[in-house]
Amino acid sequence: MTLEQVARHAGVSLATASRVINGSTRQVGEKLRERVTASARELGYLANASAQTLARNTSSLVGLIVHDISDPYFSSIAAGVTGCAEQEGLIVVLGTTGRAPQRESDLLATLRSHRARAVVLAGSRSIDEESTRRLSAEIAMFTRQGGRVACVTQEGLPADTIVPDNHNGAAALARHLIAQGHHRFAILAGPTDLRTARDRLDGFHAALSNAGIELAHHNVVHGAFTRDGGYESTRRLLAAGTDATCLFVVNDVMATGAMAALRDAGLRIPQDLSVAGFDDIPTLRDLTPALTTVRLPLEWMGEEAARLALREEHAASPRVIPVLGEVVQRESTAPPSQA
Amino acid sequence: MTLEQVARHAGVSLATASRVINGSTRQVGEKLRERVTASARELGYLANASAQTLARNTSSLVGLIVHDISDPYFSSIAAGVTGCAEQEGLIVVLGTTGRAPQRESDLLATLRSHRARAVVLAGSRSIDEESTRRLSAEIAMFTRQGGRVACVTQEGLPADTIVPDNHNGAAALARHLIAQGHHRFAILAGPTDLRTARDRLDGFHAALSNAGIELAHHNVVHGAFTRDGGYESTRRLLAAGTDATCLFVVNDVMATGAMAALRDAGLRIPQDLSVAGFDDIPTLRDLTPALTTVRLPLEWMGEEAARLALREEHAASPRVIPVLGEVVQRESTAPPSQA
DNA sequence: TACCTCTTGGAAAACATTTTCCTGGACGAT
DNA sequence: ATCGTCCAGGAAAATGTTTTCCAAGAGGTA
Repeated sequence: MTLEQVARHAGVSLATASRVINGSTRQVGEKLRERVTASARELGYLANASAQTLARNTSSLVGLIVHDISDPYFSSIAAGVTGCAEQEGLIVVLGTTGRAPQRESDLLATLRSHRARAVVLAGSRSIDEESTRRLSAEIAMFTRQGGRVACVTQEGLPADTIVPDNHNGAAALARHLIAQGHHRFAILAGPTDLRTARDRLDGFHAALSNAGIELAHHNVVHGAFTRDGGYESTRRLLAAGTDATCLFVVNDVMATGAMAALRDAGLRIPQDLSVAGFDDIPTLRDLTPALTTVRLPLEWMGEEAARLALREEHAASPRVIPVLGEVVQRESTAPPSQA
Repeated sequence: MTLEQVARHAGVSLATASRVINGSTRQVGEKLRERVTASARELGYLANASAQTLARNTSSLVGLIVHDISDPYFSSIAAGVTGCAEQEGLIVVLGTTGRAPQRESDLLATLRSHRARAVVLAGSRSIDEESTRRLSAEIAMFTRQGGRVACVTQEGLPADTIVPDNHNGAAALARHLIAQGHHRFAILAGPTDLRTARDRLDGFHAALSNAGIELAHHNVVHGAFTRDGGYESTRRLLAAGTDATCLFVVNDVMATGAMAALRDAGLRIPQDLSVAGFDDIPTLRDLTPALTTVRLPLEWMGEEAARLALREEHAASPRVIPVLGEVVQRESTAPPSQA
């Protein structure tokens, strides 16, 4: 089972066997090469990955860090990352943070201790200074050790990043909805300390201001970035009473919860209230009514992040790949009824 | 950065440093222990995981093999597995097969070469003899090498298994639907060579027979085990014409596609046709109408499989943990209209 | 033929740990 | 006091590769 046994069985040295099995820069003569491969097959040799990692000081592991793998947003990205990694013959290790900022740097340290070749950090980052600093430091150590890091959505870290244009996407959506005839809006704005949520809120808000539309304070509700957060935020919005004809929810997962809450409250979508989301997660197209949203190419973003970390040459300074969102009009938004 | 440097810095031997950092069976005196921990912290020491794996001949990796991580069925199970693994301080490596039976044994070999401590095989197994034999052999080598294997759904392999009672679950669903007044059924039966799909079909069929209900051959349609497979199967069913008042789809992901196809064809659910699925994936509750199904505790199944592979003592012979499915009545099924 | 270069093979160092085995001292019992 | 037992600490072997360095032979050129 060890390479030494293979070498002995083939009657060659350990060095030669090693060169044959993984093909180094050095050549090995035809005869010996065949003897070695034959012996390896015959003995059912399987290389010891940890020994290789130790000797080479780099492994075939690629890290993927997400908040919650059962969230369709992250599982779409994960599908992209695994697809790309497996093409390269690498294996992906999946870390989940449960949205604890601390976990992110801890996982990165673990991956460093495993000599992971690269890591993809997905998931929107908290605005918290302290955890960002820790994370940046950890990324620096990871790259110094030879690893590569790519982020999805986490602008501002010392690594290549895929950045959806949240601000302009939300603004475009706002303009679309205004063109549809809406001028009284409510917003489920997600957590206050999440960069992504804030950018989408700001973009939407800016477009409204541009069109001369004021947004009443009580029409902006903050809450968790999850389905249940969306449900609960909606209940609060309705309890406070709202005059809006259109509800913008800063991500689709929350919007799904919002729709459930509206349905439970007996409101019809879009007749009583239009609803729009952001992301275009795959499960969306099966909701009724189908949700108007801003499409992000999630799986592609995962792939691209992995490609960035694996294939591309290491750039001197962090690159930023912007991704545009495209407004997708579906049945959940319609011109406001002439009440 | 190496343990030797830490040892030198603390003025102790390598052995002592090792014993302090990871706590072996041996004791280390108070004074030395403190010197070592202080040095480690001061130097920012991080253990080299591959060296540890090599020396210990076991790693902190847990494998998880699924067909497609963006499928909610698998991502729910994955959430359970990662949850349990991370509790134990282990990290999970995610392998996706894309439903190629060959990939499954290849991934298992890779995990063996990494000295993974355990692996969870999720995903229904093909009926194919050859690939099952290969997989069994690979599992045997994995366990012989000290690793543990647990399966979800893959009965018949030499490993502990979580087995949903597909047969009786489907039968219970059939009885429920019959009690609701249906007696003309159609079935989207999934792939012919998938054990899970076949068991559910058989169970449903058996309950119908028991009730004296015949199932016309043209009312059973086979197709891919995916959303699009469900969509396409439904189109074929409708194209052929059906007199059924109730459609049973062997899994929820397919059922989601089926509902879309029915909607596109202008059929109302449940007025024109009742629809029922199987699994109870989380996205289901947001469909309209919400889908009647057989609930499986997916996340729990993942957790339990991981627990089986990590915590339990190794049993002499493979254990089988049966999981009962519970019929969940929602709005997608109703008594047939008196046409 | 002598010298130089190039190629192929092997011996051994290097990688960073864990663990076995040995040594010396402390302590308790006879 | 002597022996035996236990315990903390260290030296070194062991884990399975890769890779550097050396040697020997082949082939080409002066």
